[in-house]
Amino acid sequence: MKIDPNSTADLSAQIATAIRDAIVAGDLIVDERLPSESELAEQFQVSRATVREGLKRLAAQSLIRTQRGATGGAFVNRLSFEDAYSQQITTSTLLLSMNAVSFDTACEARYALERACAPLSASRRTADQLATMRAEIFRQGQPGLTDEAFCASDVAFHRALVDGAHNPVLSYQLAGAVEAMQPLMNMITFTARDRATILTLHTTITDAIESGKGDAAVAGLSALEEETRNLAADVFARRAAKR
Amino acid sequence: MKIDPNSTADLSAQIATAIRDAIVAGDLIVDERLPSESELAEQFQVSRATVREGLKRLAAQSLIRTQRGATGGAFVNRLSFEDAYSQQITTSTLLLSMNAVSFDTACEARYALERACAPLSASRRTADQLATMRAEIFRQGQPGLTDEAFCASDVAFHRALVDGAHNPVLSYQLAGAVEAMQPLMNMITFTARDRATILTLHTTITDAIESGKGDAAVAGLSALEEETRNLAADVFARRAAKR
DNA sequence: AGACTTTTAAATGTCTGACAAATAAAAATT
DNA sequence: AATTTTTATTTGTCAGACATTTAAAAGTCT
Repeated sequence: MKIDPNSTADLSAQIATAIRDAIVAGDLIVDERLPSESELAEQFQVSRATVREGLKRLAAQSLIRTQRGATGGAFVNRLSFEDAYSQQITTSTLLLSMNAVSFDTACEARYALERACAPLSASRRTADQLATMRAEIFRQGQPGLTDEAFCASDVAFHRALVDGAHNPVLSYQLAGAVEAMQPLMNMITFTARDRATILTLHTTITDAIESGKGDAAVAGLSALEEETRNLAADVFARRAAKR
Repeated sequence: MKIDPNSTADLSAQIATAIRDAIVAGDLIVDERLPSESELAEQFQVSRATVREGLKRLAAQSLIRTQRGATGGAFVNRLSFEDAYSQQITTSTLLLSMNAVSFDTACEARYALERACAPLSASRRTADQLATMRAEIFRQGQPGLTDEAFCASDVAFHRALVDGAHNPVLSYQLAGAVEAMQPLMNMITFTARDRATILTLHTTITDAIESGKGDAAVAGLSALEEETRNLAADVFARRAAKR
């Protein structure tokens, strides 16, 4: 592991890259302790402050964790699915909000991904996940529910659907797509009639999942996508007309 | 934006969180300049070194960029799809390698996601993307190709397929899944016969995409998934038998 | 006046040395 | 033997300094 003092890049960035590469290459294994900051400083021939900045970069990506005290130090972190989820959600959320991704594009991606899960969910979902879906449908039917709460319940419903596939990689990939859409969804106001339509479709989908009919679930999701896009188009058209 | 000096969390982590929240909430917009490090140090009542550690955390996530000089400083970065791609790829790669995700699980996720793209690709792919797919198929048929090169070409083929959907959000989500599988794929040795089978399926899929038949492309992908899983099962079984 | 050069000021990048706080092991005490 | 105290190690934080980069301001020459 070496760095180039004449490079244009910051020393702290180079240190972070060097250590990250070592982790990715498997030269540093999970729970292995890195040399102490002072030792690293000597190895890289930089000050401790610079080493620390490099280590903080890695900590931000959950690649290492640090512990104080006599036997403390920086340890290679086992990247958990939870850590990866939350990182993906912030990234996806910012990506959508900063790059003016259209509602249609995001919506299309989300439902395409969900359709990918549906057949797996239909054959593997547990009773628990099914119960969650039914519970969220019930909640969505409650009068007086705010639009935010309705959206949150919608996310929970879809999350259960996705988790039903019992494939952690799929769940992880989809968490970003579904959650990142929430800010966009929150821009929509749902009339009682809209909600009723969505509820019917949610029920159709859940019934399909329950009876193991993947195709029907896919069809239900397609119908829901069309409904959602029409709804959004209406909202945006009305908003544009107001100006 | 405030921090709690009595919290258990590091001050630098709190500062990073506070600024990140401000960005996500839209209080800080793209290309806006943050206060200088000295000013932030005064605002948060911490030393400049601590502020810097916090800023490096954000830089590691491409949320800010820094510039030296008179008009320099830290600026809110527009998170590009490229940045998001590469972050997702490292995260996904580490997630798979560190959590002993089985080949089957990763494979299932990958093909489920690709099938989600296929119908969109069939209706939207450009001539260019189709040409890339054909070119990669041709390369895969060349004799003397190493297994690594074969896998790399396979990734390029699937990448073109995914990009054909012309949905940047989908491409972004899938980049991680497909690329993260490469190390796993590289463990497999392909016989000439295996390659021929894969080539045939790639051709079937490409033909389907070219003629706009999404269903056929999906079927081809399913067949390819089965083939890949059988192949991997063989390899792993043989390896286990050797011991 | 305009083009060029020099100076200056502001900002990040890096270094040094110090102290605080946490933590586990070693030493001392009961 | 159990408990308490000390000690050593390591990260977290701070303060101040200097180096480097950069753009704007000031100065100089034609």
